[in-house]
Amino acid sequence: MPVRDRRAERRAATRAEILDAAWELVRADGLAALAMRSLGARVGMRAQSLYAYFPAKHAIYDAMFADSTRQLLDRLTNQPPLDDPVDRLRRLARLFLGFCVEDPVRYQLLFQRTIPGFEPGPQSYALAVEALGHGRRALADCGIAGGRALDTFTGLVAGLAAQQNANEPGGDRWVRLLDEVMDMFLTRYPPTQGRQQQ
Amino acid sequence: MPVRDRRAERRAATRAEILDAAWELVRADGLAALAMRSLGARVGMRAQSLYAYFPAKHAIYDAMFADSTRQLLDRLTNQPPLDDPVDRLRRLARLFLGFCVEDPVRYQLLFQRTIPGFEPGPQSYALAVEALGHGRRALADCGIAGGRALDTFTGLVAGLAAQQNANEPGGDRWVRLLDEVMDMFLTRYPPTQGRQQQ
DNA sequence: GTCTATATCCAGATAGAC
DNA sequence: GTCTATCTGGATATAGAC
Repeated sequence: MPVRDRRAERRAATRAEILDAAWELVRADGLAALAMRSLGARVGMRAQSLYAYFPAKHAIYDAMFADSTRQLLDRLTNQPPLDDPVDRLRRLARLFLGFCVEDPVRYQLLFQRTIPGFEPGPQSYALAVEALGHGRRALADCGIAGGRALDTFTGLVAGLAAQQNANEPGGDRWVRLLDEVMDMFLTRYPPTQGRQQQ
Repeated sequence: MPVRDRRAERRAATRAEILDAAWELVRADGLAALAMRSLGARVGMRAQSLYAYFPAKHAIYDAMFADSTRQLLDRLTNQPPLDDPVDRLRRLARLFLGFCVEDPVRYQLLFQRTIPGFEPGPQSYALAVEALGHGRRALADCGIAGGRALDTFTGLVAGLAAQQNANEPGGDRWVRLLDEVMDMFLTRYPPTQGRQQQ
């Protein structure tokens, strides 16, 4: 039997094409405005034919959620090594904030629960937990321990993202405050490892 | 002619009743899940009859938005006087954060733009601008000037609200970090008026 | 296997009778 | 003011062509 499954390949390609089209629609009209009819139209299908690829509309959201989390994890993982843990922490914060603000709709899907009835599936959720682990480890590498420090760190960084996306999507009015906010954080939670240790 | 317009009074009462019912529904099922049919049913009407009181569903959202902003303004205004401006700033932050987390759905309506096609009307928006003015004045009273300080302040406080509502609605995991975050802020932007001046 | 055609059900919204 | 009737359109399921 043949090694390649051409049928499965074509199917996967079509699925990917549908997801791409979904992202385009959602960026243009808003996350909640995704409609099976227009999605089908964009890939040259009737709405009903989409159900051959996704069992329901929520399954499309779920696939988009998983895609996004994988993008974030890839970005967190594929970084050149950096010796100083405080530099790594600052880079992580910049990376995460950049990821959040470069696509407000993706941010809404990942971090705000605004689609009625949509909850990411367990495997999607596991990816999100893994992303949070990167933050925990980056703090631990700096010698900053404790859940309180982690909550404060996530609160500050995600807070800038929330303000930026809510009040000036696409801009940098809050993004450019990041260095200063990180200074505040590191003054309050002084690292015991790395360059800025006291 | 009579001084009281009983017709207008009854109409206003019905409008208020509809809005109350809308809040109940929205708190139970989510902001985006508000449906004219169920809203009508809850006040003993058919969905179509609601259009005698609100020209469209968005008009209901808009009235809810205006209601919420008025609640916030009332709360900001009706505070006992406090001599120290830094105390006033801290109280303002506590007040605002409490307002945001005590009703996550109201928070979503006011501060996240997640309903496709909904924008608050100009008079609703003006109320929101007025609320921001309270923050600006509270900072100015402390001798903390500049838009950068205001953006940082709002970013920090609203950031805690965003994290709290997104990750643990109804809880206090991020709310209880407020004092600490305010300490960070006041260390970075030292007040020149009031108790904590340096 | 994947498409088209069709049907059901639930939205928001409008027209017009009373 | 509230109703009935009706329109448009979206999600979803199924039957059947090929």
